Amino acid sequence: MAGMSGLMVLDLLREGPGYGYGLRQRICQQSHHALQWQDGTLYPVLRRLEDQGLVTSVWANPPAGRRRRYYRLTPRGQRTWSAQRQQWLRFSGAVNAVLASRS
Amino acid sequence: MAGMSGLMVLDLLREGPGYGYGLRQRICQQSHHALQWQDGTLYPVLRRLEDQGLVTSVWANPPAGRRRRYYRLTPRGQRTWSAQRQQWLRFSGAVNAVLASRS
DNA sequence: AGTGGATACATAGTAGTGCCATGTATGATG
DNA sequence: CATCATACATGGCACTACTATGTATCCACT
Repeated sequence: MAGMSGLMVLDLLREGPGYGYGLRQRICQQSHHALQWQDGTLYPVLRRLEDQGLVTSVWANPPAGRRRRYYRLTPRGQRTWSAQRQQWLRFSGAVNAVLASRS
Repeated sequence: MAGMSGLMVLDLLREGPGYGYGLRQRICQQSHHALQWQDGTLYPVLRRLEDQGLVTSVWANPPAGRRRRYYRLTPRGQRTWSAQRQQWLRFSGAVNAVLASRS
């Protein structure tokens, strides 16, 4: 059941490349502020995903503005996303089934 | 987001006292075999819950049959169950909201 | 010019959880 | 009497979430 942060990050990256700070904000927004990660929370996750070959990253050096490290989903990340998503749906469904057994 | 096993055990114990082996089977059944814990998985959970004062346990020495350790919910366990349940609903809802943002 | 706040990335360390392997013992069934 | 299901227990590993901490840059305002 582990790796929820990873799954959500993979999911966000399906839309296209993204960088740490932005991903964190999008998760906060899309969860309607139910998930409020600290600043430092996300980077270990991204590091882990890259170590596992699920994402790749490149530095972006824009002419103006802060430099950012953009992460992109790999084909393997795609497959992992699909598997973990299904796993999450099954797991959360199972938990809800247990909880629902007692109204 | 941690403590899912604990929450489910607390939930089962709301119906009344229960013992390890039986709880494990009920979780397996009520989750429609999606959650299949190993034999040894549950006892550390029960131990932890007891350390935290959420359950109490007594040995049952029946005239016939195996002896069992029955666990019972404490008032504090009640409150914790309520809080963790709500937390789970919020969390799983938030995750689903994030995942649903990309169909 | 300078102060503060938001942006942006990074690492180290800790505590907690889930899970497996392993061990022990008893009751039931054939 | 052998085998299987029942039943409890412990130790340990691996992994994850989270926090604290650090560094640096950009922007807005005064």
